[in-house]
Amino acid sequence: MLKKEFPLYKKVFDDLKLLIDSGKYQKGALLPSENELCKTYKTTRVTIRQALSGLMTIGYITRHHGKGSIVSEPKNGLGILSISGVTEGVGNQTLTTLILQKPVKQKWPADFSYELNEEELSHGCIFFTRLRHINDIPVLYEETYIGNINLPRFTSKKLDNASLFKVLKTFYDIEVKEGEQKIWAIHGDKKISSLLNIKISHPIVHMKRRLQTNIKDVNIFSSVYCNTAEYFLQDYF
Amino acid sequence: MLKKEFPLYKKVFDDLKLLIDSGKYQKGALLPSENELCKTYKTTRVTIRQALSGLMTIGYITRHHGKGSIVSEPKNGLGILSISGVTEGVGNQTLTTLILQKPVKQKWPADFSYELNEEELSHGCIFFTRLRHINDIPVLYEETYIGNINLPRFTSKKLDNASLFKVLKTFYDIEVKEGEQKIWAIHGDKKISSLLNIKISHPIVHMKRRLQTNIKDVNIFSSVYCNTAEYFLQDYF
DNA sequence: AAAAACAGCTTGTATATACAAGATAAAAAT
DNA sequence: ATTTTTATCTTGTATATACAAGCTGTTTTT
Repeated sequence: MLKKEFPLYKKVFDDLKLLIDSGKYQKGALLPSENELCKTYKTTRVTIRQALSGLMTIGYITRHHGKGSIVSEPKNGLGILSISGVTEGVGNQTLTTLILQKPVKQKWPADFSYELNEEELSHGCIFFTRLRHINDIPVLYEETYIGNINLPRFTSKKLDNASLFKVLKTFYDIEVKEGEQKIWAIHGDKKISSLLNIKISHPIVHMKRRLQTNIKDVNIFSSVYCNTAEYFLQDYF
Repeated sequence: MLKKEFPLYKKVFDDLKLLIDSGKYQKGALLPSENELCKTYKTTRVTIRQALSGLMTIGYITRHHGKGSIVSEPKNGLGILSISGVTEGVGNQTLTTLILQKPVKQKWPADFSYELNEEELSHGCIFFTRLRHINDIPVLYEETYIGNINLPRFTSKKLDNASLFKVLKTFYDIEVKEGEQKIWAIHGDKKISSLLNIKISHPIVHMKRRLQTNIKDVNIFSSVYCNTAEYFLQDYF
């Protein structure tokens, strides 16, 4: 069995996820049983179950003792509360991204919300802001800070239509492993309200997120402002 | 090995969770290694890892290849976005609950947000509302609907200071297995603003949640309004 | 003294196997 | 015809084992 290449359970996970995303398995459908999947992938139930657990965690399936794994209904809100990132979370909607502030190297803000370790502090950060539209309506304004560690030439990467997560995975083999977010309802200030094209009295969701990656000391911090008038945020657990 | 009584991996999970909750293992501490836990519980790594996975999912620990499991920092926000319920999520804060509408049997609202199956529709629902205070500040107003299936005498149960989840577990052996929530920022209406003791222009977080349980056809639906001026919502994934 | 190799810990992935227990439909008993 | 039993699917829990691979400190080499 190949180990270093790619874990088998991740392949099973990816395969099944694709089959669900593509509509091959639709809402309510029963996935092949664990034993069938074992045969297909020439592996054992422990490995298959590891894949199915993952699908359950991201809300793609539910599992029923004695019955099987059933495909959940597809998401229709913005799944940005989960780990997968906005690009994954919007589903069938059209997501366009406008870079307002191109990635620049700079010092961390003096009043930064999160505690930073020495490694992060000494290397400074990469900062950029993006305005994301769903079906041409500005919905999300995002300020992102990443510790400038092991990210050569990041400032020259294009972020407009690719997900940040995809860029990190493709060029640096960095994957988000876990995260934390805080949520408030606020009134946008002048700047944010104008970006999101709403009145200043309009309530918006403000989120601060810290995402940890598989690389030591590489964290992604973002401050997100979301207009929930047209689209709501959605979360599965 | 006892099977029906209580799964061993759950016991390990509960034990470790308690040790972390009680402060025996503090933030940054290294849990015993998988092999040490194997010896302690006279079991194998698969079982131990199942427990540790659970702790990771609820944000209690992080795991590091080659190093071990490290206790995460304790939550200080309101962990109500997670599956643990408000009573579990508030941590060291003082949570008090005021029942505004005692549980009553009634028909489902005509304009109910979620689709109901025939079983749910035919049995009607149990409805109640609660106002939850943290350190004596009203923070959460909650309207809850539960399908009136397999819940004898529920309307006579006291919900004021026990978590709804605890009542369901204790008296009916019902456990929440998964859920979905939608989030908006809104302005409270007259009623909600006055309940939360805020101005009507004050932005609040509105959440609609559907929680599925281990019992077929028993779902919990709730609409939650949260004043995030003093306390924010928090989520780990 | 600095660098490289090693040993011994850790978690990650995987195989093989077993029995418990829920779901379901066919077969047998009433 | 209805109920009960049984067989056979399914997932849930668990044991035992193995090697890969990350981390850390010690030993050896340079």
